[in-house]
Amino acid sequence: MARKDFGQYCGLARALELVGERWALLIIRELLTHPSRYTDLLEDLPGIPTNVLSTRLKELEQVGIVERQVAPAPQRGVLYALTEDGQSLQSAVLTLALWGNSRLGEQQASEFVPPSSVAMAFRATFNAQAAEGLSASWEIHTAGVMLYVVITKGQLTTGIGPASPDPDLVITIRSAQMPTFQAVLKAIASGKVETNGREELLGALIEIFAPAELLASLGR
Amino acid sequence: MARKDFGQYCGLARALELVGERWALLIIRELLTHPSRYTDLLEDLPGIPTNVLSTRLKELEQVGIVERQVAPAPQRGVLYALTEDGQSLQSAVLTLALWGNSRLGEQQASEFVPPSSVAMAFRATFNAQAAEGLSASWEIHTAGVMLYVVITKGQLTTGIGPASPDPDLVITIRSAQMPTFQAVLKAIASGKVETNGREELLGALIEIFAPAELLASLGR
DNA sequence: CTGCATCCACTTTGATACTG
DNA sequence: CAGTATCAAAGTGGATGCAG
Repeated sequence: MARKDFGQYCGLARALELVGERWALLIIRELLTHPSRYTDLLEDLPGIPTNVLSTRLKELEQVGIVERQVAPAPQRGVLYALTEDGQSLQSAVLTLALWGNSRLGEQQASEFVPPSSVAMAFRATFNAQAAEGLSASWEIHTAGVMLYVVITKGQLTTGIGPASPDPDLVITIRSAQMPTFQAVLKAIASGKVETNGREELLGALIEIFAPAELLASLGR
Repeated sequence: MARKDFGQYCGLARALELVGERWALLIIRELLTHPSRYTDLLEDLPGIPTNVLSTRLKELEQVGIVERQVAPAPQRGVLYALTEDGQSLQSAVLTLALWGNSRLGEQQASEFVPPSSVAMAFRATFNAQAAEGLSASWEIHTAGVMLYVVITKGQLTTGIGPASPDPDLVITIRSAQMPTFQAVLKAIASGKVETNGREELLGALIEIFAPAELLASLGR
């Protein structure tokens, strides 16, 4: 373990010692959007070796970032989730992702869009002012995954999975591949979606989440 | 290089591919506070192997984060500096450092405080409101290093090195080891410093940079 | 002196196979 | 489902050498 240490009394160095290893922050991104079991993480992070996942989870658990939970009745098995300390990494993850977004370039054929990155984008672009006082919930179905966006009195929660309780509006986007966040908003803005529920809530998503550039590119 | 790729079209993954390798963000932290030559970096990042530094600098240069410059007349040699893209990593570095600060714990005897982390702390805690319209400059001398803090019409620039032009106030803190940012502010607040210049600017530093908790711990 | 390149021991990672 | 075991390949750390 001494090899990992930088020997610096510095927040950045300490952060890198704790979550700077390969795959660590991607695991944390997954857990920020949904508690996962071991095999979920293997699926969501294709390419991660099983032993590395196993090692990272142990390390992250040891330093109090990740928690093992025994899953409740219906599922059973082990669930990994973030502790409060782990959750507090969210702003750092969002800031790094924001920088990385500007250097994404064109999507390669070999690259897939992680659903959790779309959920994170909802958090990053949330316009709290536009949502002030609002309570509403959406469920977005696309490429075989489900994403929930719930706003309760202006507070956002979003992640992978079904909305609970029942969402006010279900939005279905037909797509074989997972679309990017931008593509999702574009589909919504251009009406290329199927809806089920309170359709008047469709436009609200755009108002609340579309960044200025995107609005411009949509001609609004 | 294919090994480094995560195969994800995601800002976080891309960021980690570009600056996620060992030592990379620490190099960037150094360059955020002062352009450096190769040997400066070796000194400022004790423990980094020469070949790793060399490799990182090449990689970071190749992806447009770092620039090689031929140093001007007096010094000669090669200077490494951040490009604009590199500078834009600052918010990510600050956010990560902020999280890491909360997990620093007690300083170990084997740990040193990197001067650049103190400069970064000045940026992180800068209270723009308190500095609105102000123009003033400080130079802090301690443990053999010099730190400048310059505010021009409310805009902060800070880093390692002398202030130019001449600072309004020079503050000397006697200390063998580099003190932490908190220790610097504490020394200033408690008057355990020597000054040279416009002494009335001493208190302003506290008003502008002390975070609320620190003010509380100082009994203000 | 600066700015690396080279060499070697060691560690981490990736890929695959296998087990309770 | 939730990991271990194994092994090759790549990366890292430490020391040294060397040209400009």
